Amino acid sequence: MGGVQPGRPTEVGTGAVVRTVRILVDVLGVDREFDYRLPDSLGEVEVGTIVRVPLAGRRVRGWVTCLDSAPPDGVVLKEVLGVVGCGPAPEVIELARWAAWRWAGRRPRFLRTASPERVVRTVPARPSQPALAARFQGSVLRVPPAADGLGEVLPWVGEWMGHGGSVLLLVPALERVEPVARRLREKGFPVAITPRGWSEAASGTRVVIGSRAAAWAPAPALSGVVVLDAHDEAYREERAPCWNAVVVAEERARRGGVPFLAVSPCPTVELLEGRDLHTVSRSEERAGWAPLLVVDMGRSDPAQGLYSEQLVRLLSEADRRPGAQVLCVINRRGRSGLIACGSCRALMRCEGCGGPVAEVSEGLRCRVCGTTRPLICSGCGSTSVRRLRPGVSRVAEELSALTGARVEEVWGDKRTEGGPVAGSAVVVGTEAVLHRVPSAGVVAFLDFDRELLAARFGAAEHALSLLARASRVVGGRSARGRVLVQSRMPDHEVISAVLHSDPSIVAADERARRFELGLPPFGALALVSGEGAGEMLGLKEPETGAGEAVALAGGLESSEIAPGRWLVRGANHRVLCDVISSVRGDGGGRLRIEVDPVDV
DNA sequence: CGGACAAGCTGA
DNA sequence: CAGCTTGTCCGG
Repeated sequence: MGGVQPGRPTEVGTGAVVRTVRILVDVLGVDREFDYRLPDSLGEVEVGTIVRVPLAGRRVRGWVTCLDSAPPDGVVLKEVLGVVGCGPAPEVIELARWAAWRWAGRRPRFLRTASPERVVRTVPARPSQPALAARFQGSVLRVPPAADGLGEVLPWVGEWMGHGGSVLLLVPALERVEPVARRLREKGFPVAITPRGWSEAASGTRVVIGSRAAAWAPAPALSGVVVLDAHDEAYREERAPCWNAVVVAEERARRGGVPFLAVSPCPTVELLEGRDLHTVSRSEERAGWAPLLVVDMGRSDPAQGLYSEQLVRLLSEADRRPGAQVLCVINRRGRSGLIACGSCRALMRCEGCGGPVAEVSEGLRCRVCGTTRPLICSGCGSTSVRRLRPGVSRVAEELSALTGARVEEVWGDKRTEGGPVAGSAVVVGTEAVLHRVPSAGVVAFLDFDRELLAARFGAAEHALSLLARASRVVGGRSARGRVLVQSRMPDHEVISAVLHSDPSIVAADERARRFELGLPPFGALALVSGEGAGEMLGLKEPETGAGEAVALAGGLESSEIAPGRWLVRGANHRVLCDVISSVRGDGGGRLRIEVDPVDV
């Protein structure tokens, strides 16, 4: 029929106004908007309101992105079926559009994160725009590692809250939301905790606290953004699209024209570049770093393996002195994920070829020939399993034998509710142990070279962050805590940075290295893989030698780092993401794009 | 994403 | 050519 004029509501014969709204449907992998008629009976909607609409015979949710939209001619509009509830504010809808460009993702993924978990019917009166004289300014505050820096940012938060708007405050882990909220309440700040307190956050004039997803939380009349421990990798979403909450939070501040503050004891080059650096006094900073005991493993008896004299002495002391718990950090090494029978302890193997098996949803899958079988021990018929962690388990056994101490194991997915870990003199685990155990007398890194030499982007910065974390766990110099590091590289910049309580040593080296190679923040990277990746990038197989950089359109260059895996580099995200978003459409389906990849 | 439909493969 | 799999397109 096409009776609707572009751009504004249209009078129909009876004089009734036909309202047309544009809806971004909540179907992952679609990222398309459709126009619908909005029946008068449904009342008012806003940009961001969550509605239910028919789409291809289904009833799906969607977000209103445009009021009084102009549908193309010749399409018969369906009606919005109902209003579900409140959704993200218009500026967050726009932010999702930007994020979809920035990380080559789709808007529904981001808008789900930005929407309330449970239906929110109404939100108490939103405040008007605060009278503020703020403007965007990206800053970094380097704090001593022994505390989380909240104390240092309170003056900032206090000033911003004085403008009467909202302040966004991000912490890296969900467990830290409550304690931070409590401390802010004690200081008299009104707070809202996300994701639970979505509607409180939406009602404004609060400090809105949350972890990664809170970068998308409602914050009406935003007047400032803070990210605590901004170096923490937990801010990066691991599943595609791999967005980063620090980057989203800053973009939000930029769009809102308000200040952004990243707080960290060990700011990364990417945080530091182009931002003001604020520091505390040298003596305060020094007090926060734990004294480092460096054991040069290159000069110790090779027969001792991972266990130096100094370490064994520390552990034996700990076992005799209650309260001086030692955390031993060892990264998982060797092949991970071997499975043994929980009853007879025999290694579970493939019945066909005898190869090791991995646990999958259907049971056990052979790592060699790929055949799958039910999860039953072929020796004793038991269905219980024991997952072997070669690193942690063996080290725990050996340490226990060496020192006679009771040794507890901790790893990422093992639940440790207070009890056993708190009671053990020695706890062994992967780096997750540093997040599980709130405080200890000593932290020992058994094989720190594994961190220093890790084949990953920013290995040195990550290694430094582990020492910062360890310093916090032992309470820094002032709490007489100690951190022991076993390494064959005792002169490494990361170790000297901690010995001098000066994290800028690592940042300066890292910055020079990145600058030299044109790596972020002096360039932007994306990893493109999957079928048709080379095709998408306009690369013909013969002309590209493996590992050789090839010039692409838009000033990009790419190299095939593995069969079917292309690393694409651009001068900055603007050029990189522009090219990616323009070629993505015609490149066909099955390809994976990871902007800002961590593993080379 | 998930349904509709079209284009290919197989078997009798 | 039915019956099935695989691929491509499209939704208001």
